[in-house]
Amino acid sequence: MRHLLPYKYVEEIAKAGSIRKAAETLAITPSALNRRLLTIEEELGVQIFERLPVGVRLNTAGEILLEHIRTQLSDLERVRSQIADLSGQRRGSVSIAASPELMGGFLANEVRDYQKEFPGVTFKVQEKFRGEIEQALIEHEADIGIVYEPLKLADFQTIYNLQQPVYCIMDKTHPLAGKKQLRLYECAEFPLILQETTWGVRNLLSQSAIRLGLNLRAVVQSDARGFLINYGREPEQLSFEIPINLPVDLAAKNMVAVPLNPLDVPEGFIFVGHLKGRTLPVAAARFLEQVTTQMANRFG
Amino acid sequence: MRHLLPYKYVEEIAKAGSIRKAAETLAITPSALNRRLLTIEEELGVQIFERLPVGVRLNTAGEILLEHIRTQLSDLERVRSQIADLSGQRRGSVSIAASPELMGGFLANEVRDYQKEFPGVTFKVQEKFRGEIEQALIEHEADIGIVYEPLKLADFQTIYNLQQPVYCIMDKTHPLAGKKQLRLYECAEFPLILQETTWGVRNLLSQSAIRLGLNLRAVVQSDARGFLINYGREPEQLSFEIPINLPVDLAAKNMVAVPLNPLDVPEGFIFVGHLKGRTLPVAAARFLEQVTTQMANRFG
DNA sequence: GATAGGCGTTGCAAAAAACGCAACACCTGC
DNA sequence: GCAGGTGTTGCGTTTTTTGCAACGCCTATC
Repeated sequence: MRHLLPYKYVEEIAKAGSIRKAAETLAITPSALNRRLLTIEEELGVQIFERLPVGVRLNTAGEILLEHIRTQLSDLERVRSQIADLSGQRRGSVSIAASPELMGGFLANEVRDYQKEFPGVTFKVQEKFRGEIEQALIEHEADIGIVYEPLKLADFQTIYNLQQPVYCIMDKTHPLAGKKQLRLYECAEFPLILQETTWGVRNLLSQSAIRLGLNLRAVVQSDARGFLINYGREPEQLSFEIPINLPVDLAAKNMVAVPLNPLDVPEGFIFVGHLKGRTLPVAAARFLEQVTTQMANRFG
Repeated sequence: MRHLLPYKYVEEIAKAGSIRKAAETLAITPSALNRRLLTIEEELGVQIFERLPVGVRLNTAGEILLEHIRTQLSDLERVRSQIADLSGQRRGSVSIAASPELMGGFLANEVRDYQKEFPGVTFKVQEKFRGEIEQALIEHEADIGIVYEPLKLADFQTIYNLQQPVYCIMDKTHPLAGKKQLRLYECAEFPLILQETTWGVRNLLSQSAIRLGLNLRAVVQSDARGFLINYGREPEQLSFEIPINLPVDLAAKNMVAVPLNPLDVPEGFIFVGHLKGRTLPVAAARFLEQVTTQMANRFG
């Protein structure tokens, strides 16, 4: 929509922190961009950016306006989506920010299933950590957020939540493999493969270890999913995951998953939702429905 | 804001039902207006108006867009209001749609008090009947709605409600003037001054009369407040009002107000609120606060 | 302490967009 | 059938926006 190009300009200037840099990415002259900004400020009667020697920075008034701009831009997307849905053709783009725990196949599966039915819908999946997901929603960078063990949910509208206990993954020849449930101290005696503390699972484990006075020996610590998957692990090593992130071919790899005793490690929650106060575009809303029903059917 | 002039154009075309008529009120040529409309439809990829031989009419897509447009326009007003409030100067315009029962001085009083403190705020007060008020909110014609005995409240966000029994107004020499409470059949024996049935009070009275098998004799029936006030009534005649609409100088006019028995005529409710899902501009929100606290203090 | 390089801003001419005018094709009601 | 209403389009003109260049200001660096 051409007529709210000024809004995109403001957004870009705010992001770039400089009119000249923003002008470059917007492919127009700094002078033209500057004049548009001056026009907006004049129409508004207030300065939106404070001018610094090294660039510009958003004002308090500017921050209010920017929030308005972001909601307006994504609200227009919602309208376009609703209108497109009238003629039976579902179009649009669904942007998702999700914890790494969701990337183990579950989310990819859902996206594939959805696109099979509605090829006109494009997806953007961003892997973010617990603290960053809500921020992505606030900045309208993402429509849908899926968080395992969120830090806070002030601006988060929860649509569905799912309890996900921590499982211990091991070779099926492992001495602990026969148990129905594991205590954390049993695991602590073996070499462990752990994620960084930014992960929800690792966070739960660390907190429990501190509480129980245990020392977890990490022989490998990494965030890289590919690395952890392809790392040819020794048979005595243990790793930890939540059910939704378990590979489907666990048994084929001669591995087993044993739940940890919830008294040792509390069961974490996955929260699914969007920014409070938003009405999602049709495509995003329908995808959200699909995800929650799938979660309920498979884990609920 | 110049950049969302196209929105105002669409709104006006929808209201006028014709491009040429809209062009006239917008003070531009029909050709220019038509081209802007065509541009919007092209950018949207869908027709917004269906073309009729006698003009244009909103499409389903157009109705979705129009709702979006109205929200955007008033949301921008909210932003401007918030920004203005940053610098301590409260500006803006508060638009109120209220039942006639509120026009007896209460609302005027509140507006006057508010404007004494914030002269920069302008007011627009529309007298509307019960069924029309919610519609005015939906069309963003009004920010605040105050209804006595509403018909429905589907899109209405109630902020405060106030119970208001029906009082019978009479000369202090009237035979009923000494009573503490009146039955409806007592009143029915005298000539009555009644409002039209569009009024909440009249509606309550009529329903009760039907239920009780009474016949209310209206010697004067009118909506015009001025007429009812200035009508030199005969001493035996009765009229009906709710407390908030009683003149302050009732006693000076040698009149008294006696409540009706709530078993005969149920106590009506005044609902104060705004459109569901809206965030009001600062000026409107503060005025709403003032009104509700005043109601609570004086009648609560 | 001069100087190079970044920044926002402005004057001016060129390019682009919007506009008004007139005319066209279409339909309704008299 | 014809007058009066509608939306639409071609074209010349007007208004707006843009790009280019230059200016004044500040910071960082040598």
